[in-house]
Amino acid sequence: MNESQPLIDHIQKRVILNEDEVQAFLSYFKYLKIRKRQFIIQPGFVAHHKNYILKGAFRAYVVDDNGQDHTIQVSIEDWWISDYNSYVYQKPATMFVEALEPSIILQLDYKDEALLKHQNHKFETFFRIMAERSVAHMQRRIITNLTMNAEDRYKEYEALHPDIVQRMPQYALASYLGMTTEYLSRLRNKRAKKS
Amino acid sequence: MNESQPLIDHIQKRVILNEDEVQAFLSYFKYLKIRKRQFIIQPGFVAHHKNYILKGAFRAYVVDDNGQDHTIQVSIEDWWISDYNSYVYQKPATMFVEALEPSIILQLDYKDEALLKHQNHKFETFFRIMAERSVAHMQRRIITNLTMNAEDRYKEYEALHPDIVQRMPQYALASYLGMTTEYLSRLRNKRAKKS
DNA sequence: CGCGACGTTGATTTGCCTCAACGATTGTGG
DNA sequence: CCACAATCGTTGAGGCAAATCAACGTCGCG
Repeated sequence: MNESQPLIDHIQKRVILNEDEVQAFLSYFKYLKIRKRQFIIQPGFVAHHKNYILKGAFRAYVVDDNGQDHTIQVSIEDWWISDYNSYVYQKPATMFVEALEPSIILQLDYKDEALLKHQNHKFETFFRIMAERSVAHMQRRIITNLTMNAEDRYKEYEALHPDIVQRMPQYALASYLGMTTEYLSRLRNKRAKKS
Repeated sequence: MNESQPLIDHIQKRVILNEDEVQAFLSYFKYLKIRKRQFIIQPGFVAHHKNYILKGAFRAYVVDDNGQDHTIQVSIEDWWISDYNSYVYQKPATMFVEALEPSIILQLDYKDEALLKHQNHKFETFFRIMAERSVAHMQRRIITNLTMNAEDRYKEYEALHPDIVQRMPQYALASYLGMTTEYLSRLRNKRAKKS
């Protein structure tokens, strides 16, 4: 039993690999422990890696001209995180990616990912599937942001990701949902009174 | 010279194909004329196709519970359009995709796309690249929506896509940018006075 | 020409933000 | 292991960006 088993399962759910292929795939990943509050990506530096989370939680956020945070992505175990604009085009990042908890990641370098994709059609397929699903997911988020008010966005997120809500600090959730911490606090409190 | 030449160029910019491969790829596309205001995707029906626009313009939008439109995507020549949540998972669409002008599209069926991807590593690569770039693009849009006010979103869009702004009806642009037509009208007018 | 779709303008309202002050909880060094 | 600071969340008062509602101008098209 390998410590990277969750990643193996993750891949096997999407493409079928034999033992050699699994080993070839894994051989490119770097096992890393990350402390709470540590950054794995920072603005100005190119995001050289795609990060699979074995344990812990991360958030990706930008800081606007007024110094306000805006959380773009939150990820926990069995998800990936990076600044995809930086990663895909290999240009400087605009985002911070920071550990919300002590975490363990498996890191894949951009060049190694390119090698993997080129080396084996199945690996290419795997990354294609990942990207397609990300597109679908982001489209849903855009729809949510355009169509719902603050309260409904909160309710929806809570219904979809109750596990993540509990582990995420409130300021991160608020800025992910596009509202202030004060306003989210009011929403929560308003509901508490009803029951 | 083929009427599908723009699609050939589009592909060759991303992967290098020989003549046979180009023909194999094209053989799956259906050439279609679409009238202005015609729908190519409607809520409740599965989006069976990915659509490459040879000529014309489309917008994809959802209608919320209050009957309001929200434009999710606008595309012109040399772009693709679909309801990706519906297409990727082959489940019923939530969006309308409607021609803004008389248009000509090249339509690829979901199953045929799957065949193409399986048949040739390069085709798989092509679709992977498309999806990756969509992810990056959508991430930028999410950031814009979270960090900018209405006026700045309008300015940014106009700077990035001056050609599209001119061809798009105002209500479509407003709902794409997440504001009302009235407010967009005011923004434009405000600026007109300055000069 | 006349109708329907689109855009404009004004008056009013509101959802959410800002600012400020204050509790609660977490983390840390002595 | 406690004390104190820093971080995080709560609550209230007031303000503003953008929405809503309504009425009217305009353009394209059957």
